[in-house]
Amino acid sequence: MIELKRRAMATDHTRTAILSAAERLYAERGFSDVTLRDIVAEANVNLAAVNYHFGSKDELIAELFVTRSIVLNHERLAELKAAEDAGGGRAPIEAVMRALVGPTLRGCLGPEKQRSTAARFMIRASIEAVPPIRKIRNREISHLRRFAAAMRRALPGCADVDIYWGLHFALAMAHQTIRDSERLDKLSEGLCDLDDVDGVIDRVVAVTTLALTAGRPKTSKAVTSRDRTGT
Amino acid sequence: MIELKRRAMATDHTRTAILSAAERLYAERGFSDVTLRDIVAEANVNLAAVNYHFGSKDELIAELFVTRSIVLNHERLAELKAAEDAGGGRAPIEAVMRALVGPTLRGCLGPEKQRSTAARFMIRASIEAVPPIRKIRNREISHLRRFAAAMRRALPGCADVDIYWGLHFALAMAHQTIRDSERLDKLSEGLCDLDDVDGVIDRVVAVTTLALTAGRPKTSKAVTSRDRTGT
DNA sequence: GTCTATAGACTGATAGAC
DNA sequence: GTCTATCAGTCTATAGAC
Repeated sequence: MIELKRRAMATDHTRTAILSAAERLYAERGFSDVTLRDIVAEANVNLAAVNYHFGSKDELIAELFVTRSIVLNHERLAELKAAEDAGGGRAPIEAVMRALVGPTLRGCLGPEKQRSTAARFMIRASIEAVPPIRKIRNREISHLRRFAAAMRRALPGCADVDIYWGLHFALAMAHQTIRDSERLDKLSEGLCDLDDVDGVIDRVVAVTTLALTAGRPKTSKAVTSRDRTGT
Repeated sequence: MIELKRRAMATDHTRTAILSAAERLYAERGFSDVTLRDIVAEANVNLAAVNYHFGSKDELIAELFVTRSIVLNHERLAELKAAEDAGGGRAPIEAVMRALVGPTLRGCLGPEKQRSTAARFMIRASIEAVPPIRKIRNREISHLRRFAAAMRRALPGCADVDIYWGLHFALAMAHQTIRDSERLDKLSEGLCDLDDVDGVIDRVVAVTTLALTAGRPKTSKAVTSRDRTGT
């Protein structure tokens, strides 16, 4: 299979043409609005070529998403490693969270005109959450565990359950900001500046850090502010 | 149109049969896996009846979603009003946020077997985010403004921009918890108890409140902890 | 008004010639 | 590896029965 792939790489215009045409169209118009016929027209290849090279429409989408996810995960881990190396194996919690949400937000926020096709595609993937993409997302647990471990190193006294909730909430804020940036912009009438990417990252990092460290000196117990006042 | 609807209500088995069959199937198997033919088979009606009563598949989905959204919004506002009445027109910020995220989380979390069809449908709507549903979501701005106003009353000194970000983040945490409950469960190996609905609500409310009130007495300036340390 | 039967245009997938 | 032709399945639209 490998030698087959290597041989194909040199001459296989078709495969790459399909990939780039598909990513461009999906990024622009979404998964549900783009048919295989649209893609092959854009790529100037035959309809049957898609099924020959990828097996199905879903597998084409999956390949696109996997490729972009790998790049994203590498960026995250590189930023995490840099932060931990700078701190002698332990990074401050702010830096860990920044490595988690920074690459995603930097890629997908900011002035619309400046966004790459890849970024637009990932935004679509986040919004539409088509079945093949959901399946892949569910396999990223091991990647997230690396961040949970780094968070544990940054906050030695923090209970595991709070680590996981913090990680979950950080991703929630980052993703929802990408997904619903338009709504937030309308709701706040432009007051929330979504083009100020660093500002947004700072906010997400600040809220998460606050939630993880509130009410304790620096390495005490976990957040226990679940006073359960209401119903 | 109203009198038309009233007269139809008495005898219109078909319409309601379609609605309930559609909601059940969508809740179980998702939007992309359920065809109109599946729905009319389940409802024991003719295929064309869907187009007669709803115009299109998208409008059927829209009607289902609008109906459930109205119920949800009523619950939220009722809870908000109760809290503000109890406090003489101003509710504490915790109660406001609880009214915002509580109804959604109570409906969509908890032991799987106990979830209503309506709740499962709303979870699907949150996960798949099909076009007709996205359109409706974008129209809920005015509803959210009521909560922004209540938050402003609860935190008179808080800057508007922080109010909006807090509202946005609260919804982000609530929705992502519903959407990705499975992943969080796997990641934490069951440590994060997603069946403890009140516990989850408390967490979301606590984090949001913390973010909105951190580092100031009670009615001082806004959160200004955007120190922007990193890149 | 309500519903049925039917036809149309479109989709993703595939067999088989080249 | 590529292409044509065709498949079964989808949503939509409409003529006409009740």
